[in-house]
Amino acid sequence: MDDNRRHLLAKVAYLYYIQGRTQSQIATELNIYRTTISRMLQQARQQHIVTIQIEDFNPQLFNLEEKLKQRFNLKNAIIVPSDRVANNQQKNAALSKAAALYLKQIIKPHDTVGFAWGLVLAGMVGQLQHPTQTDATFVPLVGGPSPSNSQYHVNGIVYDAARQFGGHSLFVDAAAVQESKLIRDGIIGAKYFYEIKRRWQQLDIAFVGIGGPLSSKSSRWRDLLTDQDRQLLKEREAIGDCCCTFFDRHGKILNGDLSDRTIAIPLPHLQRVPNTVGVARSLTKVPSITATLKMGLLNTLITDEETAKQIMDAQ
Amino acid sequence: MDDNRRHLLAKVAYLYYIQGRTQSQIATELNIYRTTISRMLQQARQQHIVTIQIEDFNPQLFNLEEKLKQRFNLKNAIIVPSDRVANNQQKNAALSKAAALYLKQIIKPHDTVGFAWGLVLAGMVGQLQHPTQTDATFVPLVGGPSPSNSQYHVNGIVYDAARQFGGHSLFVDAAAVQESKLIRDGIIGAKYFYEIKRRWQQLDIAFVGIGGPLSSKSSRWRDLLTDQDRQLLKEREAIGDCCCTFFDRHGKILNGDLSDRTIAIPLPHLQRVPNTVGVARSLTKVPSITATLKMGLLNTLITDEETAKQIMDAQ
DNA sequence: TTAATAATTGCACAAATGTGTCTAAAAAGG
DNA sequence: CCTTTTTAGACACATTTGTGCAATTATTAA
Repeated sequence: MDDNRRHLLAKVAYLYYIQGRTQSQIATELNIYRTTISRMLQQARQQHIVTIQIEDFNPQLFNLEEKLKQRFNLKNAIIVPSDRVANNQQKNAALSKAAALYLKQIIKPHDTVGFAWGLVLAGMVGQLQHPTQTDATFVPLVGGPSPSNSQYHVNGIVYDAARQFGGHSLFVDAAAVQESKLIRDGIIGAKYFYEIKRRWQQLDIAFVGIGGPLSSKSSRWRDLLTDQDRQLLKEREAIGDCCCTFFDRHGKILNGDLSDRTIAIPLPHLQRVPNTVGVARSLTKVPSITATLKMGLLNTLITDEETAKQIMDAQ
Repeated sequence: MDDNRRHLLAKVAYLYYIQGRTQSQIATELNIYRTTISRMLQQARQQHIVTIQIEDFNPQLFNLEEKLKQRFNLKNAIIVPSDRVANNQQKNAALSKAAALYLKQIIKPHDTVGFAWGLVLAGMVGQLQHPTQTDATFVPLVGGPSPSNSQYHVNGIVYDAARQFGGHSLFVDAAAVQESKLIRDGIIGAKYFYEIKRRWQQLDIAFVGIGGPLSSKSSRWRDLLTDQDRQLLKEREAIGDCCCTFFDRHGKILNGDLSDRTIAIPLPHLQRVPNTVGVARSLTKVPSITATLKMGLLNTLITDEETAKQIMDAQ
């Protein structure tokens, strides 16, 4: 590569990229054939005589998204950059905002949108300045919390979402975990529950959180579990839950007495939903998020950088 | 400009410029209309989210070339970067090389190429590794030096050029300045000079140097001038010469006894040559180069950065 | 909230760019 | 110096990109 050639390539690149002339113009001016100019530009890029930089964009984050998508066969992955100095609350808020933005992006006028429990899901409400006005239906995917936790009711989430997006919402008037299979079956067999179940069959979008290990204290609904439940889950090596349904690290759903007493959309159901969006972050949740992904329940994951890195590194 | 929008633009720019995907692909992937992608890229460039840098290229030099071209109605201008630590010899060598490269670039198989005096012109010879093989004719545009300076004869330049480019050359067997108009007329009226004059009429390319003030010592041919010549030129405020013809700072050609005794192509002749290339540098020559440009004799100038800057600043 | 203002979509068409192939010319190497 | 290997020219054609415009949809401000 001659020095004059480098200079010529640089000049052509300058005229094209900086001055914005067309290749034809440059060709005429320099008495070089147009197609040659085209090839010269290729070469100039190859040899890094032309350098294109993009601000406000982290290619590593993008690559991480791509890898996640590929590894777990996802339709989409959204990774929020991790701010090293932020506390957990701020990190969760950032995730909530990203989730809200994504919902706004994908929602269509007459969609049916399901929500499960989740601190981050609850945080989504109120994050949007000008939500798209729709006529969508918002439906809980699980039962509610214990009476002492009523302000965090999943019904509250769908109600607020409906208000924001101009649609309407359905309620579940029962706690997520009942005392016996008999009662549970009674509730979900009752007439008023038909509409919920019907909606579960025709979800367009489902937003679900992912719960971490049992030892974690942050759950809003697990006070419904009995000591015996906890004991059993521990024995069967539960590492987390999604829609109030527990599974182990291999992604095996832990059916049994507890699941028989639980009011929630059956997890395999989620696979048929066009947009199943999991929203979760934090290092303690890495195993449960990974297991969920392995189960193939989700086709979109919204998480943060540090969590995503751990998920990929754990492979 | 929203933060999310910036990020979106950055992502689109990344996919397009770095990953090399087409706008259609990006549109499909992000569910955005293709033309919107096109407009997003425009915006990303405008807002400097995308930055394109070009190495080995000095935009200032380029702008200087453009300004020179525009100011003096030139077809071309070539400016060699000035190396602050180079001495005059090195600077002249760099200019010679650029001139040689340019000749190689524009010469065509059967061209007639004229050369005048000039240290830089003389330096052109031997600068090319693989000169284009032509069948061109090389012809002197002026007479030779005094006998004491015979190794710098203009005939030597054309002879060497012809050897390099595979063509042939014509000679002038007379000094540039004769003792009287009578002798001069005799020489240029002689039969053997017909061919030269004929060639002067059909030049395709002319390379000419530009001489600086009389006080300057670097000239190779001015020892032919008499004391009286010098006195007269001083009175008439000569600031330089081109092809052994002097002019003042306004570009007025100083006709008279001296010019009547000079064997050289008449300067106005140069205007009809398709490529008239002036090659000169140094700060002392700025006034004479400027005057030459104002006369409109040249359509191409090859000089260096420091000289070019002075020429433009002097305006 | 509504009205005004701005931005995006969707489309048709024009312009610009890229690529394969062949020929001609130029560098490189012996 | 001649031969081999690279590079550029020239062209046809396919692909990609840009632009004006009308209709729609967001966003802002009152």
